[in-house]
Amino acid sequence: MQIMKDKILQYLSKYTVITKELEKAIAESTFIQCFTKGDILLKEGSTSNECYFIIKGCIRSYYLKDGDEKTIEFYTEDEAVIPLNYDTIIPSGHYLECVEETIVSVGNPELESETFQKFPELGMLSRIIGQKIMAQQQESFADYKMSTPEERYLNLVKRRPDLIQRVPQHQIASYLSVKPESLSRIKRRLMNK
Amino acid sequence: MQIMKDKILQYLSKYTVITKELEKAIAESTFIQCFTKGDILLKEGSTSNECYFIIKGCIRSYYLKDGDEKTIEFYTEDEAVIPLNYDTIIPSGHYLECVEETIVSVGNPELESETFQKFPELGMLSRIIGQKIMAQQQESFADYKMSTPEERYLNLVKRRPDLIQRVPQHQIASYLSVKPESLSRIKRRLMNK
DNA sequence: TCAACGCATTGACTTTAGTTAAGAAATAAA
DNA sequence: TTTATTTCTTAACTAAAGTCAATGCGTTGA
Repeated sequence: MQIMKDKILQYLSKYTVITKELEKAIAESTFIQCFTKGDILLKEGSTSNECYFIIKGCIRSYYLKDGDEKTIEFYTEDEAVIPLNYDTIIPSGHYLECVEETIVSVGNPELESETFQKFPELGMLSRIIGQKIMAQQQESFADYKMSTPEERYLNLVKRRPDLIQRVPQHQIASYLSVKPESLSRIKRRLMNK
Repeated sequence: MQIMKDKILQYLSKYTVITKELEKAIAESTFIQCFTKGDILLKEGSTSNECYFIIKGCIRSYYLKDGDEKTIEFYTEDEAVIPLNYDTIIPSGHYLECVEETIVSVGNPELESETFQKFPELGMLSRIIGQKIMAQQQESFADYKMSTPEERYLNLVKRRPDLIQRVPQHQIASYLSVKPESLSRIKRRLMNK
């Protein structure tokens, strides 16, 4: 179990120096939880008071529109999943679902705010990480807008080849905003080249 | 000129209580600047050390791809424009251009950091505003992914009718990620309904 | 073992956006 | 005002995604 905590510390150490006290505080303000394939971590319409750091596995966020699922993002190992409405009273617009067996470290605002009180440097840290996530998001939005479905697929294969293996095709399709039939055709088209 | 500063304070007062001292500090750490239509505030490849609050006018951010412009966002009155690479040494990936005559309040990190020193509550404030911007961004991404170009156009007409009036059609088209010809057809299609 | 279900693929057809080119309308410049 | 230039619209054609329907292929479960 200690290995799991280490991954979080490793993640944070990319941004700041982790003291022994801070390490202890983080260990105390999070806990490990396991989910199985298909488990829903967050429902549309409900509030969320948890955020997750993925130790192992894959989490998918999606909306429902006209009865079918529109995948927003896939999160995998060593990524933080922070619901948009985290630490607010706003009901969630999206779902969080485990694509496979998933082990996460769970954080919540009550425990966090204590830690934040004791370690003001974490405030700066969360701002920096937030900025970085925001920049990545904006970039991937720009990438998305500038690409055709075919280019988006090629891009995904290149940047996250693991997803192609571990995620059902129709979820990949909804992530690329095409119908499963179209994704099949895109793949066939690329084979004949 | 005092009226302009007031708009910033009004914006900030949505998030925190503005004391007299804070008001004074903000007034001292920003200045007003005017631009005319077509002026470039930030070039691709250059670093940015300014952020803007729009008093009046409209600013467009865009990338260049294959020679033509891809509009990322339009910013108008009472909105903050914070370049992605603000306060970093990272060269900008996008341009900022004035769509029309625009009056902004300019902030920069040197002046700001002094203010931040004196008023630690501004740190929290910037985190909250950052989170809000992030949430909006993620939501508009989701909206975008879930919609057809036609739906995106209708959505824009509904949510930001002013843009349709003040921004050239081909820039609107690039914002919706369609060619100008397609936007023309979409409009015609909608007329005949 | 075999039936049922979900998932991926394929085909025929429809719809819509991209492309190219031409012309109309609006704006800016001489 | 008149000329240029940019912007918008229209048309004909091509390419690609959506839709509907059928088939095949694994996995699950009775």
